Amino acid sequence: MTHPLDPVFSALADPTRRAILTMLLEDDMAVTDVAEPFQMSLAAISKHLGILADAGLITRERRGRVIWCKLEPDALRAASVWMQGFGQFEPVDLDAFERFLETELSDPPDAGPDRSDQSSDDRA
Amino acid sequence: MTHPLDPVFSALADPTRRAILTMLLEDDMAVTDVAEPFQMSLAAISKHLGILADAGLITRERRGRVIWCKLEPDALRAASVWMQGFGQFEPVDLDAFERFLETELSDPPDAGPDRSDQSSDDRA
DNA sequence: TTGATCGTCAACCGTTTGGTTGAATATCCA
DNA sequence: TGGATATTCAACCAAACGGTTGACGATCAA
Repeated sequence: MTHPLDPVFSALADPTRRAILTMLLEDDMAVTDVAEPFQMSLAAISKHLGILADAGLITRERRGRVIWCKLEPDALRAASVWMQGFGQFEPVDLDAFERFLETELSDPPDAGPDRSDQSSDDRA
Repeated sequence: MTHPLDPVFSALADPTRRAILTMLLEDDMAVTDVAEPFQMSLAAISKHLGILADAGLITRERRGRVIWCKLEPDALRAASVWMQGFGQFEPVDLDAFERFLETELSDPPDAGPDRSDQSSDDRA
């Protein structure tokens, strides 16, 4: 892992971690709340968050008992810039954008948050 | 590896593979020529090329004894667009984003990249 | 202080990854 | 035909990955 881009792409390669980033896009979240929609242990989510943090994609800040996770888009932008180097494609392409949405919804049953209803959830 | 973006980011996570993509950005290359600058076996490079091909990032075409590797930027674009979603922080409204998602899903999109314009070869 | 909650750590486990080597296949050339 | 070149295949290996469980340190609330 010599190149600084390695841990970023490596972190993005996991659908759980991408789902977490998507959730954090909406708002900062506590670790427990991040873990809630997933069918895996809190420890597993904690590891995923560690990987995301090591890649610089998120930061974590303790406030009392709770650790808040915050998206850090700068690392993402660095990777994005690398890919733009290959781009004969423009940054904001609506067609590609809808393809993105389409693929996001085709998430497998237990690999991502079920965004249809998230009751019993109160943050902040 | 259920999500179509998984193999793409996974392929990009390796510096050798990113280097190969960069080389192919310049021109199509034979497998042996791809392998030449690396300090690993030809078989290892062949595996890397297989991974890149499975991710849709390159295609390979046999011409005589030689297999030519060609960059396919469309898969890269899909990943790039996913990341662009995070770059758009300010103007992006998550609710509108999800509404957009719903409407786009009810409208079957024409199924993605199919650019098979193979010009006749020249180099031998 | 006691007890519940939040999150990580440590050890473990099966699978995947990234490399090796040697044999196999396919094609060109003489 | 036979030999050289181009590439993959198969078996193997150590290391990393993604998950589990149980114990642990912190913090809040009573």
